[in-house]
Amino acid sequence: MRNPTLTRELIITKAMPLFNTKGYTATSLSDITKATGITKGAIYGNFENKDEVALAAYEKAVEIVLDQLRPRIKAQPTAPGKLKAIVDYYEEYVLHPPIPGGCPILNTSIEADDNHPHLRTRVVRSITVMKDSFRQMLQRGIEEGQLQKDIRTDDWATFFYATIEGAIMMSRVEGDMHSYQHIKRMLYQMIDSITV
Amino acid sequence: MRNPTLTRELIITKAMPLFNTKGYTATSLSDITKATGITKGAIYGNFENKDEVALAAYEKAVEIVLDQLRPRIKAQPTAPGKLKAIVDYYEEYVLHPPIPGGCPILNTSIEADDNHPHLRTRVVRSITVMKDSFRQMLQRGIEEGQLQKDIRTDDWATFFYATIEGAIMMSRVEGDMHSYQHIKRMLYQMIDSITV
DNA sequence: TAGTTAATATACCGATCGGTATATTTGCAA
DNA sequence: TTGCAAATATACCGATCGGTATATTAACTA
Repeated sequence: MRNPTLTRELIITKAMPLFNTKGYTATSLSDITKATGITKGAIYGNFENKDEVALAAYEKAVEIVLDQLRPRIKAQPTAPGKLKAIVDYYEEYVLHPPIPGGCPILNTSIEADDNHPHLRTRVVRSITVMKDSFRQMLQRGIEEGQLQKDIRTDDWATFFYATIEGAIMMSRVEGDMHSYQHIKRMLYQMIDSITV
Repeated sequence: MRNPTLTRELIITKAMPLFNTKGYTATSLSDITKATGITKGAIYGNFENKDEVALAAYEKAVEIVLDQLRPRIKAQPTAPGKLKAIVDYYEEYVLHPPIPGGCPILNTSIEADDNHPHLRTRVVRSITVMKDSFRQMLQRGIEEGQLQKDIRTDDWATFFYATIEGAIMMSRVEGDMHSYQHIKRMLYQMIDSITV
């Protein structure tokens, strides 16, 4: 290969699903060499250490999710439609996630919160990005007369995201979609209840 | 010591916070021997393997949480009061959890879903217990005329628990209570909205 | 109090961990 | 075509992993 950019890309791409399914600690360098067909020398030629690989893989994973989510949001003209599109996206997401292992933000959050400050910082940033984008979506919905004026957009955005992540956790561990369906019905109803 | 029951208890008690903060894979037997002051011989004399210790620690952790939660629910006479008591309990819980590391159900769920079938089974059971108890609580609230008749108790219970777990995840990784406060406000409002 | 047995401690196993030092190979420039 | 530098492979490091076999110790019985 002899193309450091491609090599880097390969390592990130192959390591990403490993970190997302097994977690940071449980994913070993030999897991990565097996998955990539590349040796430890190449990994340490392109990354400082395992931590750097994990960080890059995390960023890539979040980017992939956002790249899938954004067009679906844009496709909906109104705020209520956008919110429902998000609920729908994560519905398929649970059993058919773009990255094996489920939501990287959720997974990394749990493993990083007490033990991996670098990863933790990235996760917090991702969550902020998600909440902010939801909040803006709600705000615009109000300004455009699609949503009721009296809703607290920051409360709503935070709540909305927390509920979806909780739903993902629950349905993934249960291995079926029943819980997600219950929660989806609740969220749809709530969205309708603030729709003008 | 020479009391196998106490030894077992000691191992579980000391291993529990380790598993809950570091996770199953990242917690080593030497972590446990250090924490207990007990040797590997004693651990393997009382448990089949590391997995058995983790399972016992998980069960203990969930039991501790339930033992704290139950009296607070009972202390409230009505369903809306009980629901708010749960929200309040998990509020203190986030930064001052009875077991270091946060919610064992949430933590174990994320680590176990793809990789540890035994733990996964226990987690699913715990979640079922939680949802069922919430559902019964809502049902009784309806029967006693405290809650509106038309709510879907299974939707509500599932949703309620998912939101709280999502809120815990978020606030713990962020390291402050802002997100939880937002979500608490939303949940209170929702509880009020179904209260007769 | 001696002997027995169960509980715990110690010592060791091969495998694997993250990381590094060095050897080899590849692609490019001259 | 040769020589050089960058990229990758190989070989090795000490530490630690989960687990086991054996030695020691403590408690109880006779």
